[in-house]
Amino acid sequence: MTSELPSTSRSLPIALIRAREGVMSPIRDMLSETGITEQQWRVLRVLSEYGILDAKTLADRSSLLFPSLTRIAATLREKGLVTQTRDDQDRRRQFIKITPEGQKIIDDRADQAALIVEGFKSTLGIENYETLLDLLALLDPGSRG
Amino acid sequence: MTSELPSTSRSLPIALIRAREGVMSPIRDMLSETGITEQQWRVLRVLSEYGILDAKTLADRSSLLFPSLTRIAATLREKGLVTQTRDDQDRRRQFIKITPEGQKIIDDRADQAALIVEGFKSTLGIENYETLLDLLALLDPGSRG
DNA sequence: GGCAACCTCTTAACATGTTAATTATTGTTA
DNA sequence: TAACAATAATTAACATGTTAAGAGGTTGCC
Repeated sequence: MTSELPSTSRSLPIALIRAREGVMSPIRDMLSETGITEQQWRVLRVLSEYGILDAKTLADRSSLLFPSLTRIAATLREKGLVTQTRDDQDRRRQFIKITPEGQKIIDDRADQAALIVEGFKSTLGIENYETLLDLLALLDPGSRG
Repeated sequence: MTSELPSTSRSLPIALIRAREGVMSPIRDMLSETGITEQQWRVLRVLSEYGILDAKTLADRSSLLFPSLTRIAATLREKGLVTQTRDDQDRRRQFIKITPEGQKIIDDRADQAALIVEGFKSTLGIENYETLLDLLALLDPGSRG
């Protein structure tokens, strides 16, 4: 028996890529003037929410691989948006903390970012929006069982 | 009025990234032995479905930006998996076609790839699966309006 | 104490994502 | 037809994704 692959127009990976592109496009537009990338924005968002975090937890909550976080943290530190400190109890580990300058980048755009989110909620309808988040969570191995 | 950003745990962009990671992980595992990447696989999938395509249409249907497609097409050509020919009517344009070797890579793994897809369908339930594809399409500017 | 196993983080190497500039070709129009 | 705009594709430059290897630091166990 030979299985048929689904048409690429109904391919889940491609649908996820296109949806992500649709969602990120206005966010990238918003960030273009700041000189920070969407990944850097994500790291700042997470730090803004949790305060100080160790690198491992930060990578996990930002959905970034460790090598990416290493580079991004270095970039953000050079821009003065985060600080990095060693853990004295376990000198392998590192803590990363957002600076007031970093927090300001988030605060200055919170309204605008919230508007973008509202736009997608109204595009889908609030009920569909929540359904979508629930279904996406089912595909995430980190939150599935 | 200061708007609150949603918790990153209910952030649509992050949810899309994590879902994509969950979906692509088994596909990447499948491809690891072939030496081709998931993007190269995607290009071959599209070519396998549509036959020969001009580069612009191929980029669009593969959800790749043109610079990425340029590099990927060169890689696939060097591997003997596609051929590239100029359009004689409009010498700016280019056609890209899958070779028998490229088609074989798709054919040899169609069953396995279909199994992976079935796995996600059963994880979500067939109804949820279709709902998810519909909702994702709503976020895609290319298929919206 | 010392060594093996493990953990955290960095670095390396290559592929892709993203934006902007550039080249080659075609279309338009004065 | 010369000048200019538009299009297709490439190239450049930088950031991230991904996998593997490497450099410190820690733990456990003999």
